Amino acid sequence: MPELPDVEVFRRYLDSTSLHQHIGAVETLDEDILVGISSGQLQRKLERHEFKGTHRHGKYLFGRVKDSLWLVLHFGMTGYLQYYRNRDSAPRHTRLLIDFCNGSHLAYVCQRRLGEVSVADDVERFVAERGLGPDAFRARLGFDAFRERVARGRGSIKSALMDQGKVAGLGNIYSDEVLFQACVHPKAKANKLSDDDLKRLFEAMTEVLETAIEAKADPRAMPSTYVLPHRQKEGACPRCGGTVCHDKVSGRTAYYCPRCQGSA
DNA sequence: ACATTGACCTGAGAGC
DNA sequence: TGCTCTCAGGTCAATG
Repeated sequence: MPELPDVEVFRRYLDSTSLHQHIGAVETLDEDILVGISSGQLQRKLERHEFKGTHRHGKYLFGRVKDSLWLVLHFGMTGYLQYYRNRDSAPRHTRLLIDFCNGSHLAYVCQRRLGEVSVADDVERFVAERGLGPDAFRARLGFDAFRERVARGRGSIKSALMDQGKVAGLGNIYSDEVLFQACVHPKAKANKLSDDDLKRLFEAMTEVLETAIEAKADPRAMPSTYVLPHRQKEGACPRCGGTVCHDKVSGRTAYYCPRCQGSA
């Protein structure tokens, strides 16, 4: 689930539910989810503090606890946040549980345990250490930088778009949507694309991310012109009515319309 | 140096 | 019903 739009929705959710609430207790229910910190250390760093602000870079969510202390959340393939009142309603697969002094709770849920919880003292440094490229949705990323990063390399454009080191935030689903909106074949070689192709990709990326965030990353709320909701075998292309097909591209299943998106 | 593959997890759904 | 197999919106290490 969690690509950039999903994580942005989580960030806003954290903002609207948990900001400035006194943290009473922190419980790690699965030690394996922690990276570079023990449950005891995490507990000491968070308890008696509060979230003062949030930040997102690519698929990472940051909660600021102090000026030089951030809680870092990554959601893997199945992670999400759940805020609730009744302690008994902790979701299944809750890996980290934060109890606020006002009686409510914030659960970090991650069924497949591919996510990660850690801390960082500086967001910029964390981003650099992880080798993440610029965030795909920040306007700071201009077209020239986008082209410079994405158009080099002999691999497919789809894998370039999903490469977090080039541009951070796109995953399997949204790279497909960007390619569909820009009418570019997922298997097209990144370094063979025309400037025109790249321009359409860049514009589609911004447009798709903005639209997806507005739709709260819910496929049912996305425009009918998107392939995302039609992501099923033999679905109909919302543009030409043809059949949406699927194929493996660098290990992931890509959905695309062969008629609209030409050939590799 | 760079691109692709397999491994890491768990559970849902398909097929038998 | 119950078993097995495949696959899932991510990432890293190992391989080519």
